[in-house]
Parts: sequence; structure tokens; C-alpha cells
Amino acid sequence: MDVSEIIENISCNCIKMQRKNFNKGSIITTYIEKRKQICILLSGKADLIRYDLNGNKDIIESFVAHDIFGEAFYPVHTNHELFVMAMDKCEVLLFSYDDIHEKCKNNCKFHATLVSSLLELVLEQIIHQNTRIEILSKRTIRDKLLTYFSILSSKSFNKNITLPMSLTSLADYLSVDRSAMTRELKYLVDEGFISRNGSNIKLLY
Amino acid sequence: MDVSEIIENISCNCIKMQRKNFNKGSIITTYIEKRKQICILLSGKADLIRYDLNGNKDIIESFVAHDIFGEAFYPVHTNHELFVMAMDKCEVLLFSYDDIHEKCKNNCKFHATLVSSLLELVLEQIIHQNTRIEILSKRTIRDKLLTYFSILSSKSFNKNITLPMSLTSLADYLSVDRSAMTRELKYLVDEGFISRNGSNIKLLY
DNA sequence: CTAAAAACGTTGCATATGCAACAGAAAAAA
DNA sequence: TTTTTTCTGTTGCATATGCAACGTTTTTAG
Repeated sequence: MDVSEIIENISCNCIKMQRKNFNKGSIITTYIEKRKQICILLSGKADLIRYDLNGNKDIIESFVAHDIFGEAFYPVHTNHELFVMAMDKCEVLLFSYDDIHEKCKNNCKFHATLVSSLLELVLEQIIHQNTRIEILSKRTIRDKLLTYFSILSSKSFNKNITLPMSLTSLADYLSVDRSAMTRELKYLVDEGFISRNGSNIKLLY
Repeated sequence: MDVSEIIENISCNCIKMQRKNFNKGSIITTYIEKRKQICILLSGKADLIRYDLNGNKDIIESFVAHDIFGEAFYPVHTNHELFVMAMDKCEVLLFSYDDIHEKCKNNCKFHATLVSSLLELVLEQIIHQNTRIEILSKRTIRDKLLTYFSILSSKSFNKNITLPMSLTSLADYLSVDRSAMTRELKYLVDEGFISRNGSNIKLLY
């Protein structure tokens, strides 16, 4: 079962699922006091955001269709306020992990397959996170960029890649200063590691 | 069902599971060509290791009992060699995600509960990773340390914390230079943010 | 179309941090 | 025990990078 089938089977009466629509800019959920909530983004784009102690906005994660998120994925003692904001018109499936985890009274087929497809979605999520960790654990902007590029490149089997986000967002994703990143991009071009035309980048190594 | 129950029920005949023992220093698995492998560490300690292009050893993750790992959690196009090495005597459960994911022919109870408890293990894993990402995305050593400390502190509800690993390992976990980290620790003491006695640290803020 | 907002490219400067090297302390192995 | 290995604390130095500031270009909204 894939996500679309989950939606079709939403009628299952042992699990309380909500399907909601959100307009751009509205809050889909906050990570406060809904410990077991899980959300699946059916369509649209949404960001997991925090304002840190200095008041700076951090985009912690960006979600697209079929991504899974929710307070269930965060430690109990999350000391700063996290919330997910719709960056576009969004359609979201919301439910509680408790409902999934408890044994289904009706032993319904839907329940079992839902758990199974959830597991699959979550595995996807882990892969994303491992990728992110791999990049973030590089110590220089250069290494972060090159690692990011080579992951993009190996995904598409192509030395020519197109950045899927703005440079501003990329800097945020890599957790580096935007201007420092631009500078490093220039160096990479100057030293012949890459060529670049806007967001089209060619790996020359 | 928790992990120990999984082990007891290993007799399930629809899923091929192996239970193996490893001595300190031996390779538990490599992340090459076993795309769907999942491992559960039943006891012991193990590290996910890579030698990067410069020949430097990277400890990407450290696993303890009940942690879950395997190539299934990594992107298909992992261009560097990853392997898991036992850091102690280890007991490991190995199986393939394919076996889990395919519909069980016998519709056995074990299969369903295994998927369910796997989901739980994987959720734990995601929480760990989110924590790691939160720390790694801080831009200074100071912020990484303080974030790490405050997470430790909120877990134990105590301003006095004991580092659960050596400073050398911590520097690796935070992806920073060890000597630079020691220096920053000293600054934090000097400026009155923390007091420290070996690996016992008291948060003064 | 026009106005507003966001993204981009650039630069000077201060400093945080990686790196190398070393010696002493602590822990592990023999 | 003794020996060996790992961990720790420190420092000098070069440089990578955050930060602030600015004008220009591109995108979005009205």
C-alpha cells in the first residue's frame, strides 16, 4: 500500500485520522503537548521552523508530498518551540501514533497495512536524515558543498545537476552563512572544481 | 512486543532471521550490496565507520543495545565504503527488510507484531537523528556544546551532567576539532557558563 | 503593469576554528 | 606489576567563515 491507498482507506474505523487543508502561511501543527502526533503531507510544501533564543528563524526541515513529520519524531524534552508552517496550499493527514501502535480491536486488514506502509515512509525519512547528517558533519563549507553535489549527482547519474532550491535555502540546509557559501562557490569555480550557470552546476572532477 | 520478545519469537518461519555473535574488532556488516539489510544490536557496542577520501577514519554513528542499523537506512548511491565494527562483544539480529515488507503468507501473528515493534525502534532512531541534526546545525563549537549539554540536562532533569563518552568521541560526535573543543570548554568555564571536573559538568545558566 | 519582497553577488573585517605538535595523565593490555 | 595505548590539555599559526553592509537582479504580489 502506498500513501494514496492510505488516503482511500481512511474510512477505517479503528484509527482516527483527520485529513485537513491548510492555506499558505498557516500553522499545520505545533510540537507542543501532542507527543504522539504523526502527520503525512499529501500535497504542498511545509517547513519545520523554530525561532531560537536570539530570535533568529531556523528552518529545521522542509517537507514535500509524502514526507512524514510530527512531534512523535522529536524528543520529549524539546525546549524550544517548534512548529510546521504551510509554504503552499497543503493537504495533510493527521493521526496519533498511539492509535497505530495499539493492537487493532477489529484486526482489520487496513491497520496492518498502514503500519507496514508507515514503516516504509519512516525508512525513507531515515535515509534523508542520514544524508543530511553526512553533509552537516563535514567541517568546511567546501566539503559540505561537494558532498551535497555528489549526492545530487549520483542520484541522477549525471555530472550536470540543478539545485532544487535557492542558494539562500541551500545555505540554511548546510547550516552555513549564505555569503560565505557564495564566496566558496566562486572559489570552486575559479579552481576548476565546478562550472556554474545560475543553479545549474557541472561537476568537473 | 519489545526487542527481547522479538528474539524469543525468532522461530517464525516466514522471516529468515540470523542471530550472530561478534568479537571485538570484527566486522558486523558492510554497507555494500546488501541493500535491504536491517540489523538490531542486542548487546554490546558497535560503530558505523568510514574511511574518507583522505584516509581519515570517521565514526558516523555509535550503536548500543537495541539500536537499529543497516544498509536499508542508507541511500542507494553511497559512494564511500561504510562498515559496522564491533567495539565489544556483540550479539546481533540480522534480517532483510524485504522479508518484513512482503505480505506474510502465513498471516502469522509474529509478523504483524514484528513490523509494529520495528516501527517503534525506527521512531527511536529518528528521534536520535533529529537530536544529532539539531546539534550539528549549530554554527559554532560553543553552540554545539551548549545545545548538547542542555539536551543531556533536560533528559536527566539535572543541571549536573556526566558526559557519557570521552572528549575525543564527543568532538567526533559534534564534528569539530578536539583541541578546539577543549579550548572552547575552557572559555565556557572562564566565562562562567559551566563548571567542570573531568567529565562532570555543571550548567550555571 | 507596477510595487514590494526576496534572492543574489560582493567585500572588508574580526575571530572562531582547524591543524600540527608536544608532553603529561589515564586507561587498557600484557 | 610493567608496558603500551589512548586520552587529555595546551599553544602558535594560518585561514576559513560568520557578520554587516550595500547595490543589483529576480521573483512574487497587488
